[in-house]
Amino acid sequence: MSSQEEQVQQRAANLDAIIRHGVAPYPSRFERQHTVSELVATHQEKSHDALESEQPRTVTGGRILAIRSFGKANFLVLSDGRSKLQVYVRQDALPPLDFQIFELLDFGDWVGVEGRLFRTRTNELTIWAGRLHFLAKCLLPLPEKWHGLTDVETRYRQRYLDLAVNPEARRVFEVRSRVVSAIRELMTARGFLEVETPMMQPIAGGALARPFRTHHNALDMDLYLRVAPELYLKRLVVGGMERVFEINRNFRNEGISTQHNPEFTMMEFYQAYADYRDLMTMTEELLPAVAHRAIGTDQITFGDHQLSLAAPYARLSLRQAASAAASDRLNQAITEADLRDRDRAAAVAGRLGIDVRPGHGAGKIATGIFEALCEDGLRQPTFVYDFPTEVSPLSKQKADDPDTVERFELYIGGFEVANAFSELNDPLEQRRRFEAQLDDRASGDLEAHEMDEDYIRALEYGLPPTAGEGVGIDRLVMLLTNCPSIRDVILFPLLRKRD
RNA sequence: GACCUGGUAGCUCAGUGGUAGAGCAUCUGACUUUUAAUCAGAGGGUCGCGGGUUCGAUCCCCGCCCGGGUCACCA
Repeated sequence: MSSQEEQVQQRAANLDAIIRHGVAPYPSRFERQHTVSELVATHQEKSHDALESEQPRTVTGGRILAIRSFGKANFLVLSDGRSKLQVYVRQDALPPLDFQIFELLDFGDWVGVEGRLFRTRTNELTIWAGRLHFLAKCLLPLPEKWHGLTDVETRYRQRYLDLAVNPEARRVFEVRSRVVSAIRELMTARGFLEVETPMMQPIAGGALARPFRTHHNALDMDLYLRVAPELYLKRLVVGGMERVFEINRNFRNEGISTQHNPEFTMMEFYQAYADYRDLMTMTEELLPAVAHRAIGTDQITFGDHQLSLAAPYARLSLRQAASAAASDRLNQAITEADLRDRDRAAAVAGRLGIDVRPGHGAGKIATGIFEALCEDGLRQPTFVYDFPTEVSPLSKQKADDPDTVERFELYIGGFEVANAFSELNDPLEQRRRFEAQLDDRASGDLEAHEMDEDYIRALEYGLPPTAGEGVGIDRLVMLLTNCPSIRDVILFPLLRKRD
């Protein structure tokens, strides 16, 4: 018999013995007076003498994370998932049945405890147990108490084990929860209405990305999982909802990396009467406020870098940044004008070893140069603005420069955290942009945007001047929790099926 | 998709072309304020899967499966 089988059998035998004592193996409910975390918070600062005079009593419960046995005196470590508290179990303080049940407990079991709080000789806050209540069995051996669970594959596949034994895992997801609620509160306070738009869409629009496909049987209709909520949210602005936001999942059928999970969470919002400059200001206000609420500061450590999320953020024009970086790299003056000329831009890219495809215009090439040369270096928050029109089919052109749109992306820690622009609201121009995308699609670009006639019709009814932005929640949480991989901030990241 | 790297006991990890190791966990015994409790003893392995080389493979070679990283693509 393997060690695993032996331990499972032993635990099952203990459960049988508990049942033979007439104790319900899986009771329905247990009423706690306090959680372990509440007890720790309330009594952590109290001295031995203070506890002795106060004699605080409690009923609490949790999972047993350690058992230290001395025969007739024993210590349990009880966890409610956030905090740990020691329980002192001595034979002469418990009813005989409770002590018999205690002797059948295993590391990982769930128990309820009644007793009074005191401090041991080693000054540890402890519950002196007067009653023990069996709540649920742990039939499988848990990972070790000292090293915890470090195998990343097991941590992702069996997140419950990670959460049960690694306090740091719990902390990450608490920060994540606070980030989402902070954004809800801050957006709502600014007059934004939270809405939900379709995640199953007949046309996967709003971003340049490859979608997942699915099928509705009763309607016999092919559908896509959305790559972005953008086009639906702007339809709402057409309908007069001047400030809307949505926090939800997007799905993109593309590669997986430390910064990409096939499903990821975006907060996307639209504000009528605003342009992209207004959104830079708003972003500079929003992110530090979220950081303060989630982790108590806007100064963060990310890998080897100390980053400040406090305003103001650096601002960098995309073509200026790309031409400056190319000049540096090639040791020759490359101008912004060079990057606006298709042939000259292609020559520069070629010398930099950057892939240029036949369908790529000057705008795509300039963006490619920027991404290859500049992105990684943008550690402190930086707005990269004025994107080529060619790569921005839903953004409004600058009044004096039709090759450039009013758009920015916010980079922090070397990756993109937000993307925003003044929305293109001219239906004729939007139709031309879609048609250009169709040309790209015809020449093999699977990420090019499809024509969306209903969206154009909505614009024909009139979209007021509007700016919109998407903020990557997973990436923001990575920054705030110093996690190098997006999988560390997603409870159940997508992994291959395991036989 | 390409390249690099890993998979050994429930967990964390050593290790070797010749019967597979440690700590924790488990089991037995001692112990009524310990805390990685301690002490004495015991059990526990298809060394990811499948081929090949070899007298003999966990180790060398090939293929596959599942992770991690870098790149490509993207947010």
